[in-house]
Amino acid sequence: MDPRRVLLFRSVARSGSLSAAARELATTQPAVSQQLRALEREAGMPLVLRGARGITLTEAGQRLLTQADNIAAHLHMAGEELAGLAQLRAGRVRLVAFPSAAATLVPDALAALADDHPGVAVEMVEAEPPEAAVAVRQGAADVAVVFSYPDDAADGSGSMLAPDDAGDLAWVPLGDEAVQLVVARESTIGPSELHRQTWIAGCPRCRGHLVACCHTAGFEPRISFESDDYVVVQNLVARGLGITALPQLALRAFGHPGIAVRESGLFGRRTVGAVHRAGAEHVPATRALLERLQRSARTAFAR
Amino acid sequence: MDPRRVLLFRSVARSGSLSAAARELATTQPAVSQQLRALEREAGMPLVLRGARGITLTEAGQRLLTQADNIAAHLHMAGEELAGLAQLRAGRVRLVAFPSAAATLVPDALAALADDHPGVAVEMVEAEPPEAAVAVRQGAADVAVVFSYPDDAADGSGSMLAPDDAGDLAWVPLGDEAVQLVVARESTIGPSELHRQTWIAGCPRCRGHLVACCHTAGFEPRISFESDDYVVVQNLVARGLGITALPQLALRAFGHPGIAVRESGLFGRRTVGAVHRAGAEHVPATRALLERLQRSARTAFAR
DNA sequence: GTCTGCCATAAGAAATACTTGCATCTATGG
DNA sequence: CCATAGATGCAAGTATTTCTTATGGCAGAC
Repeated sequence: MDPRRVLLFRSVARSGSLSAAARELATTQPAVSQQLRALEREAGMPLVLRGARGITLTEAGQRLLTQADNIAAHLHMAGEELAGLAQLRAGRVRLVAFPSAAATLVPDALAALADDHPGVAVEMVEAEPPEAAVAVRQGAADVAVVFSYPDDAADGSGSMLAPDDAGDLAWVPLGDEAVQLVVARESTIGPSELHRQTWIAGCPRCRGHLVACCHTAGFEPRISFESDDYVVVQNLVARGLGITALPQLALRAFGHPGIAVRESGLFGRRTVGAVHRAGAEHVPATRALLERLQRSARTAFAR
Repeated sequence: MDPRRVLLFRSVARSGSLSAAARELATTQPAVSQQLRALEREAGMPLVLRGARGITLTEAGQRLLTQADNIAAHLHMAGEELAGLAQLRAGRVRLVAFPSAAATLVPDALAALADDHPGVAVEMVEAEPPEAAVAVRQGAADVAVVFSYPDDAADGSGSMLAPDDAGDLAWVPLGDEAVQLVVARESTIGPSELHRQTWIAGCPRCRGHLVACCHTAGFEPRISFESDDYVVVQNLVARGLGITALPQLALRAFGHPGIAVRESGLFGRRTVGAVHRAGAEHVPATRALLERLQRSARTAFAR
């Protein structure tokens, strides 16, 4: 049974005549006549009795009308819900971000989104990029704010989240930041003495980048501490227990008074971006979040 | 929003991929792809995210799916109800009949209908033809069993319920019956003495027919009693208070032992039929009732 | 009586939907 | 590492459905 014909029948039943329904539907009377007849043929019995002054519903017509009203109501509701989502009067968007982003550019973006669209529910979970990407892939989150070191570019697996090879995920660039050498405030270490230092590593991928850069510089770092919490790391550094490399976002999120940042090209830059499932950029709430993230990133990564 | 596309979307959502939905719907994958895309264009946002191993619903898709399920459920319910009506497992039919028919052929017909189709509710109201026809016209009843005298044929008004001019109502012939002279059992009245008798008239139309027939015979009947109840009339006749003309159905419904029926061509025959609104003969319950009425009439009017 | 409003029918036109064929992409298995 | 299977997208032509136009019949109102 064609639901469009059911709705046409509803117009006929409510308007009281085929002609009136045709006017209501902005079509012609024969069109209504034909479709109604087709519906009656499907039903196997008349739905209306045609009189000279309009129509009367048969019992079948009366019963069909109640269902038709239900269908029309649900269709209308569906339209309203979709319109609400499209206009950002409703909806939900779930974000996963790595800690230092979650502490800096993400709050700005989420606040801006919440201000502009109070009806949209925003959720945020903190996680390191690999888990974050998994969450997005599995549909547990809509957007992940992740970073990528030049090292892990394009290995084909996609799990490393390089901008140009994010697998089935799409990459939205947010900016890039220098990874800088961080030492104790009163330290006098020179560039040539780095290989003799004790190092503090961050998250596994950060540790990998640190080691790779040291290799490039020609030494193997001695890593004695490991924490992905930049506050912990800075406290260790401030107490002279080791040195480390930290990206700018981490330093902007928290700057321990007892540390010093040394300009050093040794650790290069890392790229920060948002990833989402392909196609999700057209979901209004997701798109809105991505835009806010980009906007916040412009100031967060301003040099 | 095209409800057919909503149902197509439902198939996609439930089957998990466009291809699977296409198989389910016995169509091709591009057809599904195109329709889904059109729906998404209308919605203004993606409803599914297309992956290599099938699709995932977006939030919009999830919300639309619940409404689509509702719509499908109501559509299915509508189909079930209509099928029930078509197969006479459900439904209702309302009959109006004049008294002597209501006492003879109608009970047979209603009982047969109830036996064959227990799910169909039958209702019956007794009324004289003019009211009965009004009830059918107004939709208060589906079928009326009425009679028609040759007198009131084709006056164009349609209100007189002649077989060939029932106005907007359709006439189904059930039979015809002689209108016979009824006198007291021991009466010895001869054909030439009729004009000197006291007459008992029935319903208004019957009275009209009686008077017209007497005029044809060349006299004006002296009518002293009037009742549309054939039991009352027969009792009056039996007690010698007057004579009357009664149709066969009335005599078959009740035969007072104190009366005698005289063969007399004076009052001719009257036609009995069922009337219904045009088109209603295709309503299953109505059609079934009409058929049972015709069947019962065949025996009721057998000479 | 004529007029008006309503519905049915038929045939051609228009819009819509579908099919076919090919290209691409991603997991999966050898 | 390559081949395969299964998924989607795209494009063009074909079919089908649907709508429009034109006409006629019928019943009720004036």
